[in-house]
Amino acid sequence: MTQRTIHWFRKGLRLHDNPALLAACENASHLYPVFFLDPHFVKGDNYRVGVNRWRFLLECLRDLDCGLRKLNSRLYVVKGRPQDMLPLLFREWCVTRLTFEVDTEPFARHRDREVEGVAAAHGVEVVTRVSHTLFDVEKTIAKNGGSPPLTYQGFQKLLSKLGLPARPVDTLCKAHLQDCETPVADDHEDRYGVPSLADLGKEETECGPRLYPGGETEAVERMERHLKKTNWICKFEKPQTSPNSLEPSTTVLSPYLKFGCLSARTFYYRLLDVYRLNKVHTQPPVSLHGQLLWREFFYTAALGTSNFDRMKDNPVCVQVQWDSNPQYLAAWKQGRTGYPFIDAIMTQLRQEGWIHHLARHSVACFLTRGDLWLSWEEGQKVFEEYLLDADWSINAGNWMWLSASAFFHQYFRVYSPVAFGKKTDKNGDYIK
DNA sequence: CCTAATGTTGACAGC
DNA sequence: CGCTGTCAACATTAG
Repeated sequence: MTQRTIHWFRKGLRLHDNPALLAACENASHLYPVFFLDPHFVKGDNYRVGVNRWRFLLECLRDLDCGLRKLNSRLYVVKGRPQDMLPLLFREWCVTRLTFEVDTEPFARHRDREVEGVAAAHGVEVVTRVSHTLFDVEKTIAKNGGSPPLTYQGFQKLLSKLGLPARPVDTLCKAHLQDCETPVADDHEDRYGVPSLADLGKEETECGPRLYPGGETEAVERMERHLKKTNWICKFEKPQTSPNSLEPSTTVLSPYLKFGCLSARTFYYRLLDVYRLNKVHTQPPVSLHGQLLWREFFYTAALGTSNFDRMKDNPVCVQVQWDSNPQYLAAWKQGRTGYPFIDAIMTQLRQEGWIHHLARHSVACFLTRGDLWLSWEEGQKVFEEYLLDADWSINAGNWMWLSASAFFHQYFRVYSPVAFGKKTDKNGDYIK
């Protein structure tokens, strides 16, 4: 028991199925769970995070802190870039090991390379584990000869060679920490407490209704609630769910999967249990397993494609002369297009932070190839700001899909901004 | 080199 | 209500 370990939470804001966190406890004399509030996200000029998203993240952190308290530990929330702050913590706590979950996004990869350099300079061992995705995305791409599949069928064929995802690991519990100290200072709350929205300079009053509280506790409860509906699980077909029902017609587990409050592997295996008991069930791409595979599909495509979040220098993206029209863009963003279905969706997005997948299709098609002929990159930024589940790879991938820039090319299949909504809401209740 | 088939979930008329 | 063909003809890939 000689290792003095920092476990760095980034995504993966959970105690269940968190292999890097378990690795942090192995042979550890001391464990310090840390989250950095990176000014890149707090103040970022070219990176907008809406207030609903901030609230969701802070709730995730509070829930994580709560879970750690039950294990006689606390979450250390540190303000500053990890590259700058880790050396101070390494010295203060005499750290010998740093653990964290693998993150495949370009921003994270660049940051983590710098952090590895910082750790090496301080003689700190770095231990990483894959648990955000079902598979090790780098290995998936390697298995396909170095480039990612660009069709879902191709992706499924590739996955069939990989077998099942790795099973989830044990939830962190007191047994993992029995010989490990989890120091908490008297002034912990002041120095390292989870901040409030006001602490971050955000206005609580700007938040919408709290329909989807953040955190692992809420994530697991939400999953369990849906898993009980075995018939619903087995018959689930995404295209048959409604984009404009008054209550969500799908699980709304996406915000929790994005932050890693819920492990994709845990959800995958819990679904598999239900499927095995019922024998007859829907299949990918439309099934719930299929939805997790879509997530994996876009994570894989994003890691294997340069400049995945823009048109320029993106090898999979069709080059289009999009218009530039700030008035149209503002009207779309603010729900003032004059098309009630489109405007209702954009209003729900800004107020509630979640809209149905097909509602995203509708407004994305409208903004790009369908009606306004504006760049999908503009839409991507708006979703990034407002969606609680805004997930870099999936957001970029779906915007290219809907604008017929990549993956999907039948640009003449256009969603009607009037007729499409009518199919599932004849009275216009959603709009009203 | 060419052709034909293929691609998660369009709208609409007509049967 | 559910199915089929048409609309017009994309990018990509298998053969």
